[in-house]
Amino acid sequence: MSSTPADYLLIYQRLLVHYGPQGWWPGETPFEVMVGAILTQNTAWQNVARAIARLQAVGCLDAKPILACPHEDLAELIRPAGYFNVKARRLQAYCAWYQDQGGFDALQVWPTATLRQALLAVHGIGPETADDILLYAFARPIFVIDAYTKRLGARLGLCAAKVKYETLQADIVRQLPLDVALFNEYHALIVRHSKAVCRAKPLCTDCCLWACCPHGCRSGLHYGLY
DNA sequence: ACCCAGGGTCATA
DNA sequence: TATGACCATGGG
Repeated sequence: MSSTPADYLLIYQRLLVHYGPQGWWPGETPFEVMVGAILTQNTAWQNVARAIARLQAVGCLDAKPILACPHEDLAELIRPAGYFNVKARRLQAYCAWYQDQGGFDALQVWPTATLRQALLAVHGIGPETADDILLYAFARPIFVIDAYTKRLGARLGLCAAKVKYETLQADIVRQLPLDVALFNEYHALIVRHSKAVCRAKPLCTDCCLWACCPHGCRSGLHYGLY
């Protein structure tokens, strides 16, 4: 379960060549990115897009109206995103914190480590959601780990299947230049690759990561697993 | 009918 | 520290 110093950079290069730039995050403003990061928790993006459109349609895509909105009404608005009661509460908790701190312009000048700690202290914001916000809304060089990233690393034999979030994050970042644009693209590419390949069950040698697999994909053990 | 989605909280051992 | 229940819609 170890990687040579350039494995994750090589994987990035091959994904980028194969799929091209993904242009993440889908969202017009930093605040919309933050809302999307919360709504997409364990949820398909298409459903999140519906929920965001509904918020937009009633002028509720901002901290103040979200806080002013009764829980029942907010839950109904974001219903397509699933877990609507849970997420309505999380959205309001986030907006309360966001507004208390003075909004984007005030938070923008916080050191990254301080900002991450503060985000994690908000109800409903865990490591992945915090890092989504840091990378895609605040443009900080923070690498986002998700279930796809863990599965990819584990199946390539680069990390343990149950590796801790911060452990894998540190291992990957150590192999990459500290570049916001690269981190942005890499996470999006991993999501794209995982969707494209996982259900298709291609032969291992059809996968664009074949040459990166330290096992060489000879045994069939990794058949269709990328 | 079943599985899974760009997770996190809370209670329990 | 580490499991497990729970949250809920929509697409394949």
